[in-house]
Amino acid sequence: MKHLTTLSLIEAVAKARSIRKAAEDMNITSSALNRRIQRFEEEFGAPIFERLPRGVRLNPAGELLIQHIRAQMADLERVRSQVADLSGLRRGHVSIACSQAIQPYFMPRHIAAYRTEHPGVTFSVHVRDRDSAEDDLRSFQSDLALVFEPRHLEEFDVIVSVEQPVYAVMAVDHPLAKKETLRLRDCLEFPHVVPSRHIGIRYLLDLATGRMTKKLSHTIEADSFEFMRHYVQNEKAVGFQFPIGLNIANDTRLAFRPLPRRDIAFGHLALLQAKGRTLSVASARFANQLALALSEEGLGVG
Amino acid sequence: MKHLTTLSLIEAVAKARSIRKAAEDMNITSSALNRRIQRFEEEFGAPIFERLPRGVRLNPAGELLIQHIRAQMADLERVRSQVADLSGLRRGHVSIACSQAIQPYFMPRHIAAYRTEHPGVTFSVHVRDRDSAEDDLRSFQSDLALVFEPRHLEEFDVIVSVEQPVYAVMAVDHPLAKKETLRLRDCLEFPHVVPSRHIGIRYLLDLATGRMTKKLSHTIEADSFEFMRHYVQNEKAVGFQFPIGLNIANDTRLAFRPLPRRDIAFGHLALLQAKGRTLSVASARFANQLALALSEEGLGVG
DNA sequence: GTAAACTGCTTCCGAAAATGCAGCAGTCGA
DNA sequence: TCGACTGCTGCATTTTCGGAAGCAGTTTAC
Repeated sequence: MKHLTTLSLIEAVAKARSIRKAAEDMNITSSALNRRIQRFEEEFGAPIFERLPRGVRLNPAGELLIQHIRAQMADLERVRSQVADLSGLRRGHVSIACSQAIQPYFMPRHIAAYRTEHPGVTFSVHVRDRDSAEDDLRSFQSDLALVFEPRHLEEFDVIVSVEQPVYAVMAVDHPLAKKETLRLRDCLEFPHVVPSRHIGIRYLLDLATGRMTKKLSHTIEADSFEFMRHYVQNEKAVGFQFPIGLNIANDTRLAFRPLPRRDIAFGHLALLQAKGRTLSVASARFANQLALALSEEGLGVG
Repeated sequence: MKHLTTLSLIEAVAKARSIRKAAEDMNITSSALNRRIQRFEEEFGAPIFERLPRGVRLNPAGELLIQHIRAQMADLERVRSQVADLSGLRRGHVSIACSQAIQPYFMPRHIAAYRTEHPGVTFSVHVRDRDSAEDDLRSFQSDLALVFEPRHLEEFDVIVSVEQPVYAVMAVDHPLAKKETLRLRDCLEFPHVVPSRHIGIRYLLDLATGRMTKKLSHTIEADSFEFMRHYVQNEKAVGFQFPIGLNIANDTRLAFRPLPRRDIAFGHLALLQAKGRTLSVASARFANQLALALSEEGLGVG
């Protein structure tokens, strides 16, 4: 929108940390961009960028402003979505950040389901660890976040929150697969695939093993559950994952065993949005659908 | 600010309900204003005004938009106030809507106290009944509202809420002034000054007398407590007011007696702000001061 | 050490956009 | 029917904005 050009230019400069680079990105000359910023700072009453030898950087006033700019843009999008909604046509865009576990089965299924009802709605899905997902919400890059073990719950509005046990994952012919119920220490007897730091399930593993004599062996560390799923079919190793990230009912090559709560805490899966923000119609509806599905699946098998 | 001109023009048109009138108010020609609006509607993707024979009116999309516009402007003000704050100088503006009872003693005292510490801060005080005070908050015309018996508490953030008993107010030589404790029905035996509808205390009186055989006599109805205070000195009548609106300690011409809770409910005095909004530094600080004072004075004698 | 490669910023000039003026068609009330 | 109001539209003018080129300063590379 026209009246937001200066604001989006400022955002581009903040991101590029350079007026010239941002000018290229936005397809104008650096001189024009430079003057726009000077004009804005003048009528704003204070500089918003620090001028450094190698470029520019937001000063504290700029940090405050950029937050306002992002909020303003996101809110205008919300208004447009509501207007489109009341004129009958259901269109819009939903941007969601989610943990890795959500992305193979849960998210595709629900996006597809939603789109059969509202084909005009587009989606962007960002796989993020819990920290970057929260950053996405704060900067309005994502409307929603569905993450395990969020860190700063108080900074966001929690739409819904459910618990899931940690499952041990192994090949069907793995020795442990013979046992009906597994303990965490059983798993640690075998080689195991440990998720990287920043991944929610790793946090739970560290907590659980912190008070055990038997420790995690970090021989195989991976930031991809995809990798883990395939690895345990090659070596006789054990992996860990939440049921929502597994295809328990249909997977014939892998065995799955829930670990008891007294061994390792259940994972908290929360659907979040930026605090106090009004979501666009499409995002709000999709959030509802997810919330419903989550509270039904609950602890379930996924 | 430059990038908000179109938006404030739209707001002016919405308020004036006429493009030509708004153009005069904003010191441009109607043709220029007309084209600005057409251009905006085009890039917005939908008309925001209904064209009527006698002018224009916001359509539903426009209603959504104008709310966004007002929120943006208020939020930009907040940013500027925070920026001014971090550059050291404490300036800013506080706009507050309050019930009539607040305005003679409580509000002047606290504004004066605040301004001795922050002389750069300016104030605007709007005396409003509870409904219009809420409208003011919704349309961002006031940052804060301090009102008795607010109607739609759930639409706002309640910063603090205290209770106050209703006092009977009469001349010192009034027969009832001889009694140490008064009941509501005692007061109704005498002529009494009834506040107009829309005034919080009237709502409590109606509630209280609803279940009594003795009813209110509407011979003297006034929307001004100032009037009431003076009237009860002329005729031997009784008035009603909350202690916060009285100068109990120093007033030698009037007698004051609290009415018991079982006769008439205590008044709820609430300090409100628009839901989810971040107040400017000055407003937030002033709200803190009020909240502190209110929770200390509490039920007190004012 | 010096040259190249960056940076933000400024000047000049032409193009684009916004404005004001005058006038159009339509509606309403006296 | 007439005047007063409404929103809207060409046209000429003014204002603003953007692009090209160049300046001064700092960092990096050889």
